[in-house]
Amino acid sequence: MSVTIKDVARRAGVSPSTVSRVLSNHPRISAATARKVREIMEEMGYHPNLMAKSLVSKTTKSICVILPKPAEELFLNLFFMELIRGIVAQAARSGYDVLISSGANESEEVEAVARLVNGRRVDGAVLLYSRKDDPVVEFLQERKFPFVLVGRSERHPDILSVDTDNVQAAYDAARHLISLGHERIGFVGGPPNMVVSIDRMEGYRRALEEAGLPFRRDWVVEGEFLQDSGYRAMSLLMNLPERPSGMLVVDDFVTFGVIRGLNELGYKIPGDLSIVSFNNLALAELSSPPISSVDIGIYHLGYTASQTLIRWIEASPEERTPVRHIIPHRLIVRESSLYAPGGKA
Amino acid sequence: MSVTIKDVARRAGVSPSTVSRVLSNHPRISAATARKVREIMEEMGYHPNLMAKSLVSKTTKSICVILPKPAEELFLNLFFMELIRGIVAQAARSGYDVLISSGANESEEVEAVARLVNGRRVDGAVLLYSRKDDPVVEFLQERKFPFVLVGRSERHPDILSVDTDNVQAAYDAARHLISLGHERIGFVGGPPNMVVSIDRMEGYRRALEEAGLPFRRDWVVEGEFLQDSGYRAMSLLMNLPERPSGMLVVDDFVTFGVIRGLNELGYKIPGDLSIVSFNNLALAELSSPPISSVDIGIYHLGYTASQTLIRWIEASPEERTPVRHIIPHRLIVRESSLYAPGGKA
DNA sequence: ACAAGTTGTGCAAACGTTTTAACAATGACA
DNA sequence: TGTCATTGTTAAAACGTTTGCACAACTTGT
Repeated sequence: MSVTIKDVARRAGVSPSTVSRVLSNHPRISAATARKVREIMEEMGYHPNLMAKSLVSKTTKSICVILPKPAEELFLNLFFMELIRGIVAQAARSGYDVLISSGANESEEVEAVARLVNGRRVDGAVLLYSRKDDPVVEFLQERKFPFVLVGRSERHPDILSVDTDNVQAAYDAARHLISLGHERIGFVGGPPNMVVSIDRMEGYRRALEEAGLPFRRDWVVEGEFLQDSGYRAMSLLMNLPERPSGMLVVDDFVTFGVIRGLNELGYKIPGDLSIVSFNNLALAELSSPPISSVDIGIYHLGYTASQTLIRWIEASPEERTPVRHIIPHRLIVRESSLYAPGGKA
Repeated sequence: MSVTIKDVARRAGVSPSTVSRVLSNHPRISAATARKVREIMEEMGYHPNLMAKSLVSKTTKSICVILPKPAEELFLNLFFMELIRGIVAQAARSGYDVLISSGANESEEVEAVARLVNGRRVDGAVLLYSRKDDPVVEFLQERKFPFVLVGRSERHPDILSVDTDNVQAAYDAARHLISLGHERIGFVGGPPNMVVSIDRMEGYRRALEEAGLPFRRDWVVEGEFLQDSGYRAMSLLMNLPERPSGMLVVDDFVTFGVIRGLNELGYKIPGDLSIVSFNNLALAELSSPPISSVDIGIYHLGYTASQTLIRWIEASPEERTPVRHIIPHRLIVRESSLYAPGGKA
């Protein structure tokens, strides 16, 4: 049907091998032949069949990204999309295509990635935010299949990964509240099986400890990455006899819930409660009041993940050495944490 | 390296063709052979090489989705992600993989899709929200390459597409405001070269006309899909000598800007101004006040797009008939449009 | 017991590339 | 003038499948 390398060869009066060599800029092709062949390719509208190429080269020039289960946690969409954009942009620069895969649950996720890996359809995989023991990680690890983790694996520290220093990020955020004069600081976390939740909680703890402030279990609420989580957390916290004056909240979406809860209860932000959040999604800026949030460079995270993975894929086995990239974060201070406790400026 | 159909054949004492037939459930394979071959496949960990398969079948079992230029319009991320989820979910059900592609600008977009199409790397494409003349549409149309448009093409009405009836949606939204008693209704639109903007404006116009209300050019502001757009629109509108009491806003993100603007100017919603928005992104619910918004079933849109495309791909040429699917929309009324003009309940 | 179908399997070509090894032609060197 | 290296090209095998055709071995029906 469509024009192949043989057609071009015939028309140019050379062998298919020669055409192939022209395509790959082989050094031992005469300038004259090269020019002629290229002309004919143009004229005939030739485009190499990537499948055939893949078959012989055993390489697909594509990577996949595994989307964690969607379901309720729609909120992460903003995060993922930004990440994917980074990944796609970098991959395109390196001449790679990106496949998106997902599953309705963990075992479907493994199935989906297994299909791609076993079918040799991709050369590598990007895994997004992993839980503590991720079956996909296990699977790929065992197969020795190239992959990079956006996030961190507790169990496998010696893995290709790109991450935020969440401990430090939370530490910085807490320090910010402390430096404003807050002494009663609470924390609204995410799912306790996610590394990101654990790390942010740890940074929070350290900052308190270092400042000699109390780490109170009743000021720490774990939940999900949902706004409802934030809402419920507030109902709980604000009913305590002794309440925090500052809060760290694990994600901007959750913060939305927190703010809604506080509004309903009649509290003012930042007057009655100062809030610092994480991720700096578009929402943080849009909120009223705008939310102080730690920007973790999501696009950059994706971009670097893709780059790291592709470098690994293209490196010879002996050059391959597991590396962990930390993408710098930056606290963006907005209205939600402008005042000292009690509403003083 | 990895185990092929030949290895399995040898071990099972049959020919490769037989193994291949077992794989495809050919009717003329004896139950005994089939069982045996399957056993061996399992035992040896055989998985078919999809590239080789593609090469001979001239089919890749994958589709691509073309992401419009990213840049500033990050806000659309929520929209796209939801759409992609729908597409990926359906594609997976049909055994298809999904490639994401994008370009920094229009010509790069064409290049990106050309690479995939020319390289026979995908069997079809999903195009997201198109401008009035989309070069990618032209390209695919000319190549007779299967694709489905999420949205509508003015120039090519006879195209496979999945869409919202945006005229009707805007009409419904306007009717809602009218039924609340509003007689001065304004409109904040999107980029004037996007079909969606045009259609929503048209629905707005029709509802006004039908109700005998004035369509005033100075109450219509066109802009971009950015919150700043909404913010600026408000500065303009609220400085007019005669101001609208109700607004239709083309997207929830823009509405965020509108609300921020109104807040700063000291207006109350819905007391001073009632607002109805479109798309019902997660934000609409999170906003304070929560925004009335027309839910257009984005996931469903993606799901149907994928389904439509794949059906087309798998149909024989004579069965192929361009179809235009309209996904139903639904106005979700929230606080932002609870009152009649002047704040009466 | 024979023709005609049916059932199960194998051979070999095809899909569109890349790549190794071989070879012819040319030029350089002594 | 013969050897040797260099340069440009090709033939053919390989990558891992699918599939049309042929064929043998059974079933049927008569």
